[in-house]
Amino acid sequence: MTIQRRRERERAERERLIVTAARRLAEAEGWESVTTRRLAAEIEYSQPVLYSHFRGKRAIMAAVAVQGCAELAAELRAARTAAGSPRRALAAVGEAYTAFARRRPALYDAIFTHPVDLPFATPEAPGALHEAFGELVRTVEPVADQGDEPGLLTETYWAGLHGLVTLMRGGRLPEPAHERRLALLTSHFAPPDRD
Amino acid sequence: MTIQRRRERERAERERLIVTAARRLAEAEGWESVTTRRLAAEIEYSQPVLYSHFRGKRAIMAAVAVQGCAELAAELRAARTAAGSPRRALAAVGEAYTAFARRRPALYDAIFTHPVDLPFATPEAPGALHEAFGELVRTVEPVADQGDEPGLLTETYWAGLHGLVTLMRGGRLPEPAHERRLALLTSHFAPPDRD
DNA sequence: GAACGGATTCTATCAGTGCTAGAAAAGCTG
DNA sequence: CAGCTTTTCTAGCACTGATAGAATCCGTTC
Repeated sequence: MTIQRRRERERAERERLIVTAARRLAEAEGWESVTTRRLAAEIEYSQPVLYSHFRGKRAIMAAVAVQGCAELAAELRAARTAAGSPRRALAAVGEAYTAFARRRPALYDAIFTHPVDLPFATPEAPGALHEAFGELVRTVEPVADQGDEPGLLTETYWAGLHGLVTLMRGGRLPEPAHERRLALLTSHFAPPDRD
Repeated sequence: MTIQRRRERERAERERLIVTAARRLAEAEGWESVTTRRLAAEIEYSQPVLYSHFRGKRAIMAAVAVQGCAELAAELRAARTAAGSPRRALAAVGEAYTAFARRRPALYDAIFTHPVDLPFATPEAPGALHEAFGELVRTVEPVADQGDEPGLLTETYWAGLHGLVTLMRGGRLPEPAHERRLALLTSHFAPPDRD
């Protein structure tokens, strides 16, 4: 029995190793450099070992995505709770969101752009996803107009953030004006405080 | 001399053939099915011929993107000019944009999401790109507040549309509520007409 | 009409990808 | 120590984008 336990522990340990290595490689050189061979070399096992842990490369990316999403949620929460007013919270969360995307592009892509087999807008979605979206909802809800559904409004604001980030990263929007575009987006979802 | 001409004409003809085939294949089966071999078979030439026309696969995608962008521009223009008021024009263009993205996902991806070597926010960008963005500017400008820079505001609204479309296509947003999210986005950039 | 020469297009191949079958090794049990 | 199960590895598949060098075509000249 205790031997079984040890093996399970070692397996779990190695699985974490895989996810960590994948993430590090992706953040350092981009997902196109995360090949199964590279990854196997990195963890000092042979290639097929990966497939005894994950169904395929996408599943590994999904695991990294969930990990990253938890961090994103934490950063959003920190930004939201530190802000002094609903309107400022919206601005702060927008900043935090886009800053995360720019600081950790590979992580962001795994979560939000790469085709990855994760359930999203369903109850079966991983907790980290619910948490991150929940943070957005808690931020948007206070600035919602009467009659607006908070969930839908959140999705719409989120889409704005996501669009800004991805268009910028794809070279479709120039980086320098990012802050001003973000401010425009925020001010159209919550008029500025007057003080 | 006239022989030279004919050969150039044939070359140009074949280049169009390549772009057309790439586009058809992408629209029918997605870009992951557009391999150089498939494409070569489709045009009934050998693989290396592609490289005598384009530097690589990305360049082919870029050519398709430019073609698609011209169509998008035309559809946006039609939507804008048919609308009765600035506010309605914004809604109509938003509809047209997202409808295009959903109807021609492969085309949309080539233009706006795939990493493709096209200059974007610079004067050297292809005319079709300027045209499409120009349509957006002409739509957003009339609903801009005093003091807002139309270009930046357009980019921000555009980001909203792009975010809605890409999150939906990636399975991150449920499709059914699309119209309502789009309406929310539009109404936050231009308050509804009262009539 | 036939041989030449230059451009064009092909075959064959490279290095790399995700993934897997079956051989080899390792480790627990009697 | 022998036998068996589980784990891990080697080797390979079918594919990718891209390219070098041989073969072919085609207009020109003798």
